[in-house]
Amino acid sequence: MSTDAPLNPEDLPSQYDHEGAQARWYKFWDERGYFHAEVGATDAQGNKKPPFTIVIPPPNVTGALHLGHALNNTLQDILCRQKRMQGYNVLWMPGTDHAGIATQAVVERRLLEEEKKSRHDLGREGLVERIWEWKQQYEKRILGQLKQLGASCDWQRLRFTLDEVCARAVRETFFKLFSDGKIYRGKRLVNWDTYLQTAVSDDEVFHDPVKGHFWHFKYPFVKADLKPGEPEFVSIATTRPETMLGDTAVAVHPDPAAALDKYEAELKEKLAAAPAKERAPIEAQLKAVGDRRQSILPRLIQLRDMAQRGVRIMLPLAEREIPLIADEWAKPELGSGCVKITPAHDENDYAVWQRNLDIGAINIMNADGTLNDSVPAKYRGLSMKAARKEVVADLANSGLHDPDNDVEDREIDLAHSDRSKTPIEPYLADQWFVKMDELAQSAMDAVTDGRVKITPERYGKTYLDWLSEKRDWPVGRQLWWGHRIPIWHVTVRYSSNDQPHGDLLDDGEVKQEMSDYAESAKSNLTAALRKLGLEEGNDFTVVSMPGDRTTESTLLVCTKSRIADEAIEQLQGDLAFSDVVGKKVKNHDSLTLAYEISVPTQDEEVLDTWFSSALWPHSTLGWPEHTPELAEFYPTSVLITSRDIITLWVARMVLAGLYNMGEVPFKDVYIHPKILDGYGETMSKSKGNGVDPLDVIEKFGADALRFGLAYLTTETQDVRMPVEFECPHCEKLIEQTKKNRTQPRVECKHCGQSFSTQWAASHGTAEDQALPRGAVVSERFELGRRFCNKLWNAARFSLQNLSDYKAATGPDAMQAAVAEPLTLEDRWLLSRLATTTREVTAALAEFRYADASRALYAFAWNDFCDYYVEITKARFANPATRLAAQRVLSHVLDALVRLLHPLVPFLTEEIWQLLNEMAPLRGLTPPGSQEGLTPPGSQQQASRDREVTEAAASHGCEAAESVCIAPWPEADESHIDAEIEAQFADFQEVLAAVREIRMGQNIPPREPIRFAVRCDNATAELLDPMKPYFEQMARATLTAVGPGATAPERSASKSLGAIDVHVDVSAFFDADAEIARLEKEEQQLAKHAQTLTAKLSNENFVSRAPAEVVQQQREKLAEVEAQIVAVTAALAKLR
RNA sequence: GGGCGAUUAGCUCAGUUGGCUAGAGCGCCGCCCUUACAAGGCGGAUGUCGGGGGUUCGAGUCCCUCAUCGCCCA
Repeated sequence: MSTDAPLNPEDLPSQYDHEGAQARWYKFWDERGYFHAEVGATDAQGNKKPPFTIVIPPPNVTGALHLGHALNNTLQDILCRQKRMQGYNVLWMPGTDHAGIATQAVVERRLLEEEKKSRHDLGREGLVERIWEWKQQYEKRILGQLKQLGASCDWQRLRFTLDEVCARAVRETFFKLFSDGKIYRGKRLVNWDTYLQTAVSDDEVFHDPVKGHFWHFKYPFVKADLKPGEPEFVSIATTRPETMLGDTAVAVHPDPAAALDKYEAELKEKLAAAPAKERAPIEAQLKAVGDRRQSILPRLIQLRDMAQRGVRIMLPLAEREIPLIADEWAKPELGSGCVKITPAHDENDYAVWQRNLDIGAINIMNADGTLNDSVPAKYRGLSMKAARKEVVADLANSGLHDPDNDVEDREIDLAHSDRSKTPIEPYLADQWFVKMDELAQSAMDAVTDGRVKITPERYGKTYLDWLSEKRDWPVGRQLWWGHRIPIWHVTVRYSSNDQPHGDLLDDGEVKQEMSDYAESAKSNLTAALRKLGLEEGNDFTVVSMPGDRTTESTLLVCTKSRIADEAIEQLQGDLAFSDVVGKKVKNHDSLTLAYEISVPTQDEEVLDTWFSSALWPHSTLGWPEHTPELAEFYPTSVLITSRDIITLWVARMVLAGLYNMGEVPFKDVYIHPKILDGYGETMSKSKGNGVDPLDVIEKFGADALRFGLAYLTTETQDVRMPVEFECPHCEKLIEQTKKNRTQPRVECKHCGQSFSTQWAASHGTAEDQALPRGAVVSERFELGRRFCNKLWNAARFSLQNLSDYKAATGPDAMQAAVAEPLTLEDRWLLSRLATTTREVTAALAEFRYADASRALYAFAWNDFCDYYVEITKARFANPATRLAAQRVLSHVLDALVRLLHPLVPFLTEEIWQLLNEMAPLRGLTPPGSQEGLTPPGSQQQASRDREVTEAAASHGCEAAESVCIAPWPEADESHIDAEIEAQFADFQEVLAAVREIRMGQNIPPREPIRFAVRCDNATAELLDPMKPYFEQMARATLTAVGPGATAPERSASKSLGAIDVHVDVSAFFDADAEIARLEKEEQQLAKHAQTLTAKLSNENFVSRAPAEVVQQQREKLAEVEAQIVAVTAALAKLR
């Protein structure tokens, strides 16, 4: 920190000021350019840094970031910051996603609400302009949120999926796919949103049960097709009567008897397995099947035979002939056993059509949800709903439906659009598809052979299962916001001079003639484009395909650039192919075909958002240009995302990367958990349980948010986070319930005052709206806040004791180091630090964020604060022990701060800067000194030189100007010492025993006490130097230690097996309390001894378990028995 | 219907290859404003590891099965 006045650590506040730190340090980092990745960056020695790249999953510009984003970006930032410290050239590529339908829908909704306008009022350009405005506003907000979170993105490289760079990649890819024949146009059933007039994908659909009816109708057979004795009608049932106008068949099962047998067998199996109380309904079903054999089966068999004979049905109202077909979709166990088939408006019927292509499909709906010209005139223009009434009434009038008996009430699971909340109509529409066969296979191979590794592993299955279906990818969206499909349509229409087309079309010669014409139209078009300077295969590609009608062909021109688009536009008025118009057909003397060519029109649709997202890892780096960035940073290192888009996004990035780059887009994919509320429900604004990361940051701080998030990132697929309101008056938390989370105002149960919620604006009274807002937060971030504060205070304590600190450099330090060998606690702490460093480094390398956080939490709090800092209080009081303690303290704090930096960047930078003022030079060991930390006589002598040098290089000298760029700590293996840790554990146990007795005897904390420890000589040697710490930490004087130490007259004791602790309690002796304590302990020990004895007396255990384990148990038993002896003796003395 | 996951203290969660008197944080009960931190310290109570079966000397951990909840896909 660059303050003018010298730092006085006594002036530092006792609570960590997260707001101040956030404001200070983000700006500092940004200005210094730490987050910017230059191609070819080198380290201090001039060596090229290895690249490490992450592309951000671009947040939608639809709205602000939520807690899931906070988690996602925190995890990315942790890796980026760590890798940066590890010396990588880190590029974290930021950006946002245009999110086609979601963003357009939001803007359209607002347009309607605020200005009562539809998109058609604005027109395409006008609307798109509005959405850009929205985008600017939200992008700014999102980027601000990311910065508040501390995200270390390379902001100079910010991209947007709809910007020019991405657009270029999109066009290049589309063109490549089109030229490769991987893009085609076909008819498919889509989820049609009649309100927004666009197809929506399956994941934009939700299902809601609604009350509906089940209508039964009779369809008459064509009389001429019937044989005597055959039924005149077939019965069908439907929940959507209006669709009957689009029926193209009625189906009966091809083998109804077998189908019934199978059904019956399944029921019997179910019955056999069912518990008694569930048997009745199954038995009833079984009986019904039996009845059906009598009542319906013969009729179904008869119908099946009729179907095979080709008997036709006269579809009522439409008066069309449709076939009766045999197909397994008809279920003999349900209804009449026959089912109407409407391929253009029902998923299952569509599948039937695919198996029986002859029946055809008739689309009866316009894009706006009204009926089209394919239905009789009287129904045209009606909404589906209005048509339903008419159809039912008309069928009743025709005697084909009995309104009194042929209707059942039924609950229907109806699909709704997530965007408009209106019911979805299944709708047959032309769609652009990407062929997935080879692409999907390539993406599967990349994961199967390990080029892409997915963590946790189980998600690999999700990925492979989905890709293995190889379903073609519908990429067109009927929207205005997005990358427009770069296709121009030219329609060639044929008409004859006098004959109806139908008669002509079967004629081979006419067909040939038309196809020849399409070909010549294609070559003429190509020639015209060439004349304009465009190169076929490079600027454009043309293919011809059958048109929507049999009297049409379509030429599709795919363009690669805007220049090509402009050229085609020029062509508009210039498509004169008069030489072929009005051509005579040879064998039809009286016949002339006329041709008409439309002007090129650009395809109205835009591409699915995921099309541009799929390119993100290479498009953001400048592809298709061969940029230096692409060479340096592709393939990226890791992708971090949530599991709901493994298929939508991850899989598509892999296949697009392989297709365009020939290389996978990333080597690792880490899938993080999903955050749910306390009830296990997804958080969302519409439920009122959504937590805004900014509220958390404001209340707890960005560091606390980050630490809390990392702490809960385990391998599980979701984590629960109970949610509370924070009362704006008293700042206390009020549990959020399913009830109060939907209310506009909530009363605080602590202070009795009311506050408003997110609903006040839309559902509240003016009074509600005037109330201050209660933020939605979660108590789970307390953990992080407390931890940060703890660390802050540990740092404050250290700083307050470092004023006369001298780093271990130069001759004085050398002397001091020699004169002052490191103590037990020093070596213990260094051992723990090395272990923790190793654990944290390994954990982060494997995306075990929770493990890394927990290891650091435990080390910082339990080891560093609870023991080492407490111990140093006593050492600082003694000038002889002060310097070494300062060195170890500053060294460990320095390392700890660096280890924690990726998790809590603001706090650690704050501490780092302060530490730099107090102790700009850090290090335990003078550079080049041989007097290191390795215990004398260690076999690691040989490697010591190297370690010392390394230590000096990494932290034995001047500290980095920012912790951001300080080197990541290396675990010093020579410090790891199990012996030391065990010895220190003895000290901890003795201390705990003293404290326990003190509490058990109700001795006031300030009252000094005396105690003796009976133990072997080796332990005594260790414990003796710890005397000042017993004084400091338990206000207890160690009066005697060793094999001869005896219990004072009136003492309370605790046995630790090989060590007995006797506290002199003469002044406060409470015999009853002591007896109670000992009795309880005796019980516990007895229980423990019992389990151990049982184990050891089991011969199988002794003979079969590993010797090591048996030995371990024996030792334990010996220890427990020694404790029992001691406790029994102590009790005997008291009684 | 298929797949994946969860079920451990009142709450939220850890628990590597089976070796555990089953841990942490919060909450709870005591005592303490011991000058780094009351957002703290010290001590304490709390569990048929969802149920049942199996493998094993030994199961929270592996296998089977049932139950409940959640997510994804159809």
